[in-house]
Amino acid sequence: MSKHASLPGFRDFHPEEMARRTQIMAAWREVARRYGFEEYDGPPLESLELYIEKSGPEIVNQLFNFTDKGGRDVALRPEMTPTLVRMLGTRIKGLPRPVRWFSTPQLFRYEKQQRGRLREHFQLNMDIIGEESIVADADLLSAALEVLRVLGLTASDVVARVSDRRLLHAALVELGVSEENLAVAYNVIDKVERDPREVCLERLGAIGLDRERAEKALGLTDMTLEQFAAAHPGNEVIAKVAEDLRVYFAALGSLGFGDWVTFDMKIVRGLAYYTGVVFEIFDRRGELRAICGGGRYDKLFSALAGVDVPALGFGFGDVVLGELLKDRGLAATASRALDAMVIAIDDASREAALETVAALRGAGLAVIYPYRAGGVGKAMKAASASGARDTIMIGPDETARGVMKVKRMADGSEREMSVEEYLGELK
RNA sequence: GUGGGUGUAGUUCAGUCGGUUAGAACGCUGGAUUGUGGAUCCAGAGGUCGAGGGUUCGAACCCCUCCACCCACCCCA
Repeated sequence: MSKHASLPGFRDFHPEEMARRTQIMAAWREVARRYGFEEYDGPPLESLELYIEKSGPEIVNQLFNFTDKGGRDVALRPEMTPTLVRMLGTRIKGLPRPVRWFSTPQLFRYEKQQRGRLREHFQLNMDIIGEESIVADADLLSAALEVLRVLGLTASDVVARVSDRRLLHAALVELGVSEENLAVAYNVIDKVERDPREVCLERLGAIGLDRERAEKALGLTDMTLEQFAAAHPGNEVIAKVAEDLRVYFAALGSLGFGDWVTFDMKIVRGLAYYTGVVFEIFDRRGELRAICGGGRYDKLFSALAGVDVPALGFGFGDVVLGELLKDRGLAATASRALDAMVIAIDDASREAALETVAALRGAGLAVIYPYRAGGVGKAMKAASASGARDTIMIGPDETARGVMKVKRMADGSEREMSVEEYLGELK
């Protein structure tokens, strides 16, 4: 045990954990590439003001912040969106739209840690800026789901629950909720699965909904899209959004994710700035926190950068996803893939063995060899433990004939061949 | 930040009523095996019993404080 443990909520990545991190990062990148997104990044340390401006002064409680030696109030970035808005805000006008950018930043938050929730994590951010079509919303969610599919998960493992802020807003307004009470109503709907029904009704009562209307509001949360639309005849906003969502779900079906998505009014998301589609992806067993969440935030650029462009995006963290992969036996464990271990049978063969190692490495193979002389049995044991595909033995007999003995560890078969023949066979 | 639970070897755990030198399995190292791995057998290393203080003739065990992790809140970028 080291004298210095890692800080709470911060991770050491031993090879096993690093393999999983690399696996996740590779899936993120592959999907971002296939979906035509460009990569960007910003500084991990930003001015505290950047986050206060977007989220309000309460956010400071959840930030890793301090005053630097120049007297500046700074914070480790807790999210990527403010950085994205800054970077794009001044340039969006000169770029062909829509802009599709992704990043995989390490983000920080000062919070008590729990499973799936640390003080540091990596997060895939994918954003589409300058596009108002609902099809973009569908494409974005399909990208998040594609990541899960690439990693071996299926529609029976995970589900994306989708709602739309405009629907909830319109329905609550129709029930008589005033603008200043909307946040409370959103919060009640968001927690309807966790809080007892009576508590929900009480909270709705506190913002002026009588029993009948409160019951009605809670009743919305279990409706399908069509039930919801049918329950609000004559409401033009709801009719329009419902039509949008039909297009949205149809697009997801065509993109191959029909079984992965479901309409669910209970999805609200905490952030105030969402203006349209919102979604969260969960494991179907409900054992973990949300895997990924996002939505449309059409007003954020105008509020923060003074540029009126629609935008949508999601954040997809590595922690919950890693837990899910482990639980389903899909997590990568191999931290390296060795092609061969080369064993010198005796001291006289050492030189030839090292030359062979150099030749193989030079040809691009991953090769190791025992540093200390010892019995062949011991070397073989080490080769087996190393996970190398082949063990290559070089002794007086082989050297005399200009060959090496190659043993395929998986089946134990042995063959003699030259370095050239070996390399040629692997092509 | 609030409340509850749990802390013993690298890992998973046992440890009786407070009683001598804290154990097991797996893993690791060495050997059986000086031209052939996985199995088996033998041996070995590895512990501030989370930390500090207290009670006691004596504490892994009881008490207090702190720390860490887990769970639920708060919050969720």
